[in-house]
Amino acid sequence: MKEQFLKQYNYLFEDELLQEINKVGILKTVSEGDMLMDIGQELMAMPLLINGAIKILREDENGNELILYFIEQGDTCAMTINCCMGQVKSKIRAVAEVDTQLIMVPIKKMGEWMSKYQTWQHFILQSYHDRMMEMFETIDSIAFLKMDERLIKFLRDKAKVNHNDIINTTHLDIANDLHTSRVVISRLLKKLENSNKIELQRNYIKVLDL
DNA sequence: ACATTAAGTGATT
DNA sequence: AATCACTTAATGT
Repeated sequence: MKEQFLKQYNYLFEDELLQEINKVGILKTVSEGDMLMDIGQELMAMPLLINGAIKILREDENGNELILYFIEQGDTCAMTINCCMGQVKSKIRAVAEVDTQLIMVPIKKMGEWMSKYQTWQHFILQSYHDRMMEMFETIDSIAFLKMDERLIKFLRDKAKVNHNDIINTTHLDIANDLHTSRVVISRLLKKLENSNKIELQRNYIKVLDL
């Protein structure tokens, strides 16, 4: 059941570490739309993605969401890395973007492995760095208030994590993810359609050229 | 046929 | 870019 995992992380970790993960890790399968982690919830384990994709969101006081980034196979959540340095409660919400398989590793192993395996340490630092870079990207796009560019980036990312140029979603859903209104999204999408970048139908967006 | 939900549009701030 | 008000179109019962 964990063959896929072993195959995928084979080149990243040494055998000894792989075996430890295999021993303490729990295989978890989630389906599209499932919430893996909510804001304020305590982090008990750290996820290692085998396949699929997870959407990482932030929420404001009114319950409006804002997407931070997606994580894919080979990625892990930066939030869990934080928690080992004191923070215990999650500041983010994680929702499965597609059906996803992951390995849950108890967080207490984190620190132990950090000093024991240099491949692990490298992996953690690398992921932390990657996630931070992605956050900078989204911060940039928000700060400079270019909704059209944010939307394009969102569609690109979404098509990528779904491994499909056809995105089945509504304008309203997108608006919620990007923390804006549906009307704005509809208009921008219309513009993109007119310049032949996408194709629009009900509950359907086909990415042609982004 | 009717109700519901998704999407398009003009006008205003 | 956000909001309102309204229309049109697609879909479910």
